[in-house]
Amino acid sequence: MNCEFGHTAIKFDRITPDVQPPLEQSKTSGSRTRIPKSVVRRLSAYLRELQSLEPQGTETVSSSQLARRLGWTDAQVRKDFAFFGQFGHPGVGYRCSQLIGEIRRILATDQQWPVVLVGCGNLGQALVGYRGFANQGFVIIKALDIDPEVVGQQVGGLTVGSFERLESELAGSGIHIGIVAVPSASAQGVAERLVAAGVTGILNFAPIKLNLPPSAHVIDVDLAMELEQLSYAVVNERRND
Amino acid sequence: MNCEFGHTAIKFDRITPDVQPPLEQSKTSGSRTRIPKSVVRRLSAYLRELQSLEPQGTETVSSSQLARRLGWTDAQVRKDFAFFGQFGHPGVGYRCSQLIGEIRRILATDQQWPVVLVGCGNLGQALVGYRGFANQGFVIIKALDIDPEVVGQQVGGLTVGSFERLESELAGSGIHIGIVAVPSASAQGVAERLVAAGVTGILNFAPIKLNLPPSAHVIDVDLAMELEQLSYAVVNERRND
DNA sequence: TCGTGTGAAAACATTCACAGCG
DNA sequence: CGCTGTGAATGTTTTCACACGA
Repeated sequence: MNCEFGHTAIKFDRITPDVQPPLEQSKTSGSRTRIPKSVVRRLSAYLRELQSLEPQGTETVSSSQLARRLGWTDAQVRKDFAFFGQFGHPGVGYRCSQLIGEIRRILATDQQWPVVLVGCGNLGQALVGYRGFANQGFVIIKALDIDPEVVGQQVGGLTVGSFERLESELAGSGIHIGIVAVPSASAQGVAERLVAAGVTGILNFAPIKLNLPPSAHVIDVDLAMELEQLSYAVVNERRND
Repeated sequence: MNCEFGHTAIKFDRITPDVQPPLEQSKTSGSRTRIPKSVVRRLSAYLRELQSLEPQGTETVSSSQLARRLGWTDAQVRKDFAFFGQFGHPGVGYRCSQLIGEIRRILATDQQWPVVLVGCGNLGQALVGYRGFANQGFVIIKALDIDPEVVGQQVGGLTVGSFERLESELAGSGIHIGIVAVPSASAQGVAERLVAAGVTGILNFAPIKLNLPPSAHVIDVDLAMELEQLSYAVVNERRND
């Protein structure tokens, strides 16, 4: 069946010669794979769990072990991985280091991603210093702000640049990911300008819905929304999962 | 067949079949009905959008307007609200202020939530100063840390307390929500102790899976995971939604 | 007319259960 | 054996399409 599986993980690779095109729904341009978003989301969780397992000397892990640790089912774990190929070993399980490699390749974190941060307030400064990013291959190499008071200051080893000079700051940097940590009122404008400057992925901390062309990918982190989910859960004593 | 929903009592005011709806909950207390998690998640987004609409003088909004602004479908918007009752007005739409009130009641943000923050590093300090929390009814009233160097310092108007005295710090505070902003290695222990001290909702910024009794509700904010989702999206030029 | 509320249909996601392999 | 990979079954969420109300 799912004939696109084997090679799909490297679908962005221009070479892939003999992959048979999807049967009925070839859209020619984007969206040739139909990997459920929920699967990709879980992939990150698997990776995190595997990375915490490996230093402990664990060499292989079964779908049921992984499932138990994450609170999911073993079948789910196997199905998730099966979307991308067959990297399990019957009777053994999955080899941690191999699986980590596969997932990182799929998520494209087997490479370094230079990142631009816009907004060096409290949150922005915390993000520059956040170790968790570099561990997964994301390196903030530019920190920008609009406030002349802030521009030029040192933040976590970076000199804050001027957002007004965004285009020249980004020139030749190969930056495609940006973090928006500015007040809501400025977020839409900042995001538009980032996209115009070649950024195609935006991590948005401003609590507004950004309106951008479909070519731009946005992930929102709205902390108040998360707390709302919590207060709902707490009041409606509902099992979480 | 969704005739077991708690609010059905309201809907059946007319043509009640000879079978009594098997119901217990009224709309004013927490509804015991199975509300999909995805619906609750969207509720927060509706609220945010409505709150940005109202100051502009918008009095009513239709499901299709709301849907367009959020990138969803009108049917979805109506279905989502229908889970909780009928607060739309045919031919008119939804009255913003009323809808805001309903959603806040459902999410339980029509009340103030005192919150304890554990971990006053870069991120923790940024969170104390974050205006977005208070706007939605969440007020960090205790900031704790384990580091004696930090305990006693002022952070955003709060004096950092000692995590070691967690229980006495929380005594009588009515705090049921906690934010964990400590290093991964300490997160599990901190979370357990919070739960033991009566916290039932935890916003966890540490990139590990917390293992807690089912009575505890955890929401993870893993920023590296979010960036991974972004790199995946950027590489597999996939429309976001 | 416009716009809600809602069954029914379609799409999507998860779990089951088992063949097959190291 | 133990464990993967995967059709088939089941469960859940979204979309469609239309009756009905203001």
